Amino acid sequence: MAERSSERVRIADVAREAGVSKASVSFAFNRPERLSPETVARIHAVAERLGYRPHPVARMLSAGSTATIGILSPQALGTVLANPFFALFAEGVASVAEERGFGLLLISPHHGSLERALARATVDGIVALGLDERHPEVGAIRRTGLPVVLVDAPAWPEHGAVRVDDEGGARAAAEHLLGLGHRSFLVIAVEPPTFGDPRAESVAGARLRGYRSALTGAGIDLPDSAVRIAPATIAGGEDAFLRAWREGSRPTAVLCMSDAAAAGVLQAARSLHLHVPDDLSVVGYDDLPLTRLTDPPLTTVHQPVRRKGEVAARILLAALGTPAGPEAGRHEVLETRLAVRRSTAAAPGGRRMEVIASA
Amino acid sequence: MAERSSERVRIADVAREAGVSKASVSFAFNRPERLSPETVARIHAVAERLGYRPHPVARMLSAGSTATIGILSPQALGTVLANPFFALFAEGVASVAEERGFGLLLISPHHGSLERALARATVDGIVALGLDERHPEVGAIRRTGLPVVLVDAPAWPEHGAVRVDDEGGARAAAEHLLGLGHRSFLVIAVEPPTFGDPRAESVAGARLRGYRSALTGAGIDLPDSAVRIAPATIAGGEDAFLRAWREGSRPTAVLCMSDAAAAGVLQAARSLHLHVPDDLSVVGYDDLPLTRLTDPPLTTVHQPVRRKGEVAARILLAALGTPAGPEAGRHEVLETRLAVRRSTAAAPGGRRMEVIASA
DNA sequence: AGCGTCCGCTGAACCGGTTTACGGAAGGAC
DNA sequence: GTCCTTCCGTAAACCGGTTCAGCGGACGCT
Repeated sequence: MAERSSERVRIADVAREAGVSKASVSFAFNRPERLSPETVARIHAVAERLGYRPHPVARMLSAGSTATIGILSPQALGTVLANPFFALFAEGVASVAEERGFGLLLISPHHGSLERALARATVDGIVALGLDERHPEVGAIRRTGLPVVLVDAPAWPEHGAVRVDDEGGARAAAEHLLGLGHRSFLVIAVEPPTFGDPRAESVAGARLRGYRSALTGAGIDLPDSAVRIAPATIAGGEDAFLRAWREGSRPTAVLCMSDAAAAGVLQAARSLHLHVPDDLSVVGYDDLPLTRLTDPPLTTVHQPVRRKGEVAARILLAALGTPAGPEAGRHEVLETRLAVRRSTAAAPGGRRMEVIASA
Repeated sequence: MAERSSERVRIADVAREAGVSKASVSFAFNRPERLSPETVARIHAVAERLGYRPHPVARMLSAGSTATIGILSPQALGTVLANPFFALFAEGVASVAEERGFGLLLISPHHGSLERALARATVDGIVALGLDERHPEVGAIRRTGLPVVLVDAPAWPEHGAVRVDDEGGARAAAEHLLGLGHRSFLVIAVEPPTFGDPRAESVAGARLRGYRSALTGAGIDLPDSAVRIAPATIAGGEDAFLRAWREGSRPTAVLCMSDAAAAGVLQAARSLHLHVPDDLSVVGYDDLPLTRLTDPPLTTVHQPVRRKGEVAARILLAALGTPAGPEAGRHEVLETRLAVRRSTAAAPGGRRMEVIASA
């Protein structure tokens, strides 16, 4: 880099060439009213001729701020970007950051370590998505002293947080199916549902609690065997449903904690010659754009993903402006609601359909 | 920020507390072999107790590099992230950056100006996606002196570039439809097709050239009125097709330059009670994951989007390592191929279907 | 003429690290 | 006992900007 930096035109070069001090060059760009118009013009002319561009890192250092916020993901970017949920969320964060003149850095584990990644992250604050409280490096993150807004994760008292009413949304989904006469359910969960701890704050835990509370209210028990954990991908949902089916599970309704998994269930159902929604009802979660592409369009629990990103960014930026301001530690819970489309219908009547199982 | 920086533990604080010089503290972290083990241990202990974390910006400044690369998008992130194509591409870039220990900054116009955005971007190099040669700020970008890899855009001789065989892919799509007996086509193009200039290097221009060369080879003329420009979104494709239909266009096959638009055409067709593929064949472009969700699954031109991102990142990182290395200015063209699924079929026979037009 | 103000500009400190050049002490060779 | 290394550690320069305090000259006022 010695080479590149020797090529680079520095402020001192401009100053020398224009016959002024470094300070004047700086003022010419940042506070031209402090200089005479002629001097400003001359400095600008020289700078232009030399192709001078202030070094952004040096500027950051003396400014004491980076004008950049980070989106922190505990998973590798190489995988998380594939998730349409993440892209949509990032879209929300980005739109607010952009509007307020902030840059956006994507932060993911550096050789497996979030701490290392944080050590090199030049940001003023962080939006952390889905950071599990038991993540081994939360301590390191808190110690950075950077303002953080937690999204879809257990809140830290001193920091902002945004989540949605996961439990309510899940309950609404289950109640919708109960209302259609379903009595036999399969749940396709996402990662850590923390069965043991009913107070768990993880997204999966809250959703499961929502499903259960509705079902229990209707006198239906949801055994652990009816809860399958699968990655939130099409393939994940497909595999999980096929496996459950193969093991003899014959639900009339499937509650999925992600739209991607629900889309996978749709495909699995097709391969089993099950007709959705006549033979099988399927509900997703998140309401991503892909729910309108599936056949049939997916009934799902809507959550304002993009807005979640916007709100998180807004809280973070507020905290940056006034670290002790009223917004700084705000905890916001956004609403969820059921979006009924065409993947759900009345439970198949008493008569059981003849079905060709694939295996 | 004065407040935050006064809280922050600096290297000088650690040095004072440990009774050593700043240099020793620095060595303790970066080159511990230069100090005695006891001193290193003592410094580490003090640093730990005080919660010292080296300031990443200061480190960057003296290191002369940022260990970060940027993805530059001429459009606002708030819109571009919504595009699954972008997310997939970014995934490729990110995976390579991650593996090589580089951070990822998203760069988009700052209050409308790419130049301003670049001025604040702390990156060592840039992957520029879809940067039109006529963009008013290309000059500014070149002048930054940063290494750039151009993707899906006219190449600059001194910089790396990656693109795909857009023309060949388009030709294959058109030939596939010709082979199925289609004679009447509609093209849904994306942004600037640069009709005028057949040598235009824009993606849309190349794809259009591909379509035309196949059709001309079969003696079919594609009038400009059969080329509709629409945003690469579901709604964009839907609207464009509906409008064309309303204006009397009755193609048997639609060539779309994006999968999203193709998915929109599928929906439009459904609303017009056209059956795909029996009444209408539809071909997309890009082969995004969503092509497997549509009903029917979409025949499309595959391009290795993720790999495109990987290759771009690799060329860029190579250029960073050795600015004049053999990789630095590499221009790579990746392959495309047709992925035939179920949205294309033989053209409806001589007998024209009875169709209920919606308007 | 003497004094106070304001204007335009500058020197130097500062942001927070890294790195180079060097000095003192300890150890080994002769 | 002297000289040469080696080992530890430090002072100071450096990265490239921003900004504060202050200085000299021009101008206006009395």
